Amino acid sequence: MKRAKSYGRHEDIVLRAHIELSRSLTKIRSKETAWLGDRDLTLPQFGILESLYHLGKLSVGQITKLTLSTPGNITVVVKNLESKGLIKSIPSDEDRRIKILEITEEGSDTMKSIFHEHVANLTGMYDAALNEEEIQILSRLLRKLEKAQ
Amino acid sequence: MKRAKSYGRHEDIVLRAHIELSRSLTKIRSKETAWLGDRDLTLPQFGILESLYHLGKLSVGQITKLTLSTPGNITVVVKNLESKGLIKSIPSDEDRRIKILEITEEGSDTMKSIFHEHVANLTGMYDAALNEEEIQILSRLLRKLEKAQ
DNA sequence: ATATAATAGTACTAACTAGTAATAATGTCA
DNA sequence: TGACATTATTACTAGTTAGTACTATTATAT
Repeated sequence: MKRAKSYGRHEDIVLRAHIELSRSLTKIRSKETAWLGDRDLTLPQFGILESLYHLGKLSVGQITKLTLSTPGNITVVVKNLESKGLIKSIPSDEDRRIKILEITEEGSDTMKSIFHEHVANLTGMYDAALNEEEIQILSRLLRKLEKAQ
Repeated sequence: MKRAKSYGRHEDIVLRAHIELSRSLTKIRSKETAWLGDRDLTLPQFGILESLYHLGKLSVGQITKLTLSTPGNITVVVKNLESKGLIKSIPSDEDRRIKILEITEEGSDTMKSIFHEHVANLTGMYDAALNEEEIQILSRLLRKLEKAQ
């Protein structure tokens, strides 16, 4: 985005980096979203499904932390996943506040059939732009950025 | 996120990078969102307001491209900004399909009073994690990634 | 020890906002 | 003038957030 005004030399560099961060993820996500849409899933739904697929049973609170989301948000997305029969929930015996979520056989089959291709899509997007060393550098810088927040 | 399963050496590296990309932006955005929320703005609203503040009059279609959004989406966010009196719209004389958007004096005053601090916040977040050279490298890698999509 | 109050943890509801797909309106050009 | 392209809106679905309710834990008083 062409900017009419400068907000300082260093600030302009940061703004530029931030715009690139935002735009690159937006573009990748929009491809992912379209691809998942053809398979009747949204990105937030896929995120929760993936957590349960790879990590087993989890509570709403654990999912909230993993996805950097909020509890109310998870409740809604979980409701939509449950109505599709992809996950199920069991109230915890030890603590009646807690609701344990688990992927169903159908959900697991879905993930089995799409996850590999999803990874291939993503890999293709990154490989189209960067070599492996660059991807590693990017990863390391982003990790530092994330951990500082 | 600990992953139980590997999807290939190179694939795991890409997935890791993608998770870092997603998480770093999520964390930064959640701070921005909270800060803007105190000023009665959402992030999408701020994005449109910023475009009009820095670039002058723009059509819905131009904003759509700048923000990598979709027309229907812009219409909704524009409606919310108009009802707050921060922007106004004028139908184009040359082409009656086109709606020209412009920031109001009130909108401009709002941006004048918050944009500098917004830049300072963002700069602070990046500087807490990375030095200027690292930010430049990050920016360059992300730009390549974005342009390849 | 037991009862009660205060605090923390966990998830849900409702109102709002955004995002998407289908549609309408206008313009362009053969 | 009819077919196609462009531009924006409408209507529907989903996600997000703030506020609320419920359960558990800890502290305090009797």
